[in-house]
Amino acid sequence: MLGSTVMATATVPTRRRPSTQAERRAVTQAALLDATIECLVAYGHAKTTTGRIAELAGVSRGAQLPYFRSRADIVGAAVAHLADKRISAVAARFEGKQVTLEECLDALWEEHQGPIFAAALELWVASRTDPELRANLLRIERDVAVAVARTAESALGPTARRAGFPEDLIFALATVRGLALLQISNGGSDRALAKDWQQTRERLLRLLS
Amino acid sequence: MLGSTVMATATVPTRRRPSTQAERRAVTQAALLDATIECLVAYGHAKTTTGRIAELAGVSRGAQLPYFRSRADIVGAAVAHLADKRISAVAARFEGKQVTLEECLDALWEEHQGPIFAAALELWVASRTDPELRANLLRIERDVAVAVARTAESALGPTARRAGFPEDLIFALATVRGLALLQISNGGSDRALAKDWQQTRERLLRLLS
DNA sequence: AGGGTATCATGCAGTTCTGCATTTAGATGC
DNA sequence: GCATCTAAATGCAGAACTGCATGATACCCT
Repeated sequence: MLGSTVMATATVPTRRRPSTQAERRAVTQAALLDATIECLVAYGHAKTTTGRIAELAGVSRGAQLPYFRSRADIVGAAVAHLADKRISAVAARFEGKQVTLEECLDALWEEHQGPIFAAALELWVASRTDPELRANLLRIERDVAVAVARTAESALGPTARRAGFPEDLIFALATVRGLALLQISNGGSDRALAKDWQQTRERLLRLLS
Repeated sequence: MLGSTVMATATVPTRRRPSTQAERRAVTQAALLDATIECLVAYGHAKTTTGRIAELAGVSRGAQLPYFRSRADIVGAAVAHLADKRISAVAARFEGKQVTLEECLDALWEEHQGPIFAAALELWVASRTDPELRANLLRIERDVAVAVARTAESALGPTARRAGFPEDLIFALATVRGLALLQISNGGSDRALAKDWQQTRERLLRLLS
């Protein structure tokens, strides 16, 4: 995903200073991708327009042309960018350390409260009626699923090696996402939502442990 | 719910003459609302445009003006129309009869496989970034939730009177919706999906009974 | 330092959608 | 049967988005 060196020939890249042209590229590109995700969260996929992305990224409309030649292009790149964020977010939570099942569930829930889930939800739903986006997504979701499973396994240790754990993970993931979705459709106060999660977590624990 | 008496015959010009003017109104209006939901399912909320709705309904662009003066108007009306469909679909499944918990879960799952869930999902996600639609939805989702709870209570009988059943219902609903969402984001074959549901149902039964 | 090139900014057709005004067809009541 | 009102179809201006052309600026290499 890093900018491939677009230099004319295979000259040895004599890295002189870190603030080079390549870095300019990387900064602009990253700003555009971040702005795309921000836009998905704030306005939804439908109103994630190229102009709005450029505005949020702080660059001009035409600056994205060299990087992404169409709207589908930048959204497609944002899918991968978001997947990176999701995997990193999960990995950063339990960095090599062992956690209890309870902590793991709470972490899963918290991850589904923030903007990352909102952006992913926008992409999932949009992909339902957008074959090109859907093909992109399916490939990347698989990677995310693998990374999540691997992280859970490493964080939970022996608990994750129990028979039927992969299916339990799918189950818990579905429940958490469904509850996050219910939160959107049913609204409700933060207090009511916390209570819902409290009781859902209790049931998940009862089932999984 | 008297819709779909005379479906749009856009290709064949042998349109039956409705006898009275009131019937003309009702037919046109119902066709527009059904077309809106159809459009949500087929193209998504973003591409649910007034022109496409009219085309699917088999009426002209200007015909919807007397009924719905804006796009937000017709989508808002479709929210209520869809809620009617959802409540009717649930009620029609167990019409006064008693069912087992297993049958109830299967019915819940099947309801989340069809177009009604897809349309509702489009509206939920769109409402996340559309305050006006959101206000509409929150009011109506409450009615749907009440109707679903009431139907479950009447169909399950004493099982539904157990302490903690309302929370269990929320839990099961969240899991089913989450799995339906996973189906969209993860793709997968019908066989894999059926297996996922098989195992999810097993866990839900273990928990709820 | 200077030519050459990559990066960025501005502006312009083409398309689509929306909302409405205007015109045509159909139904109601005498 | 005919005038009158309602419903439906057509056409039009405004706005927004997309993709790209062209011009300006910053950077790299010799």
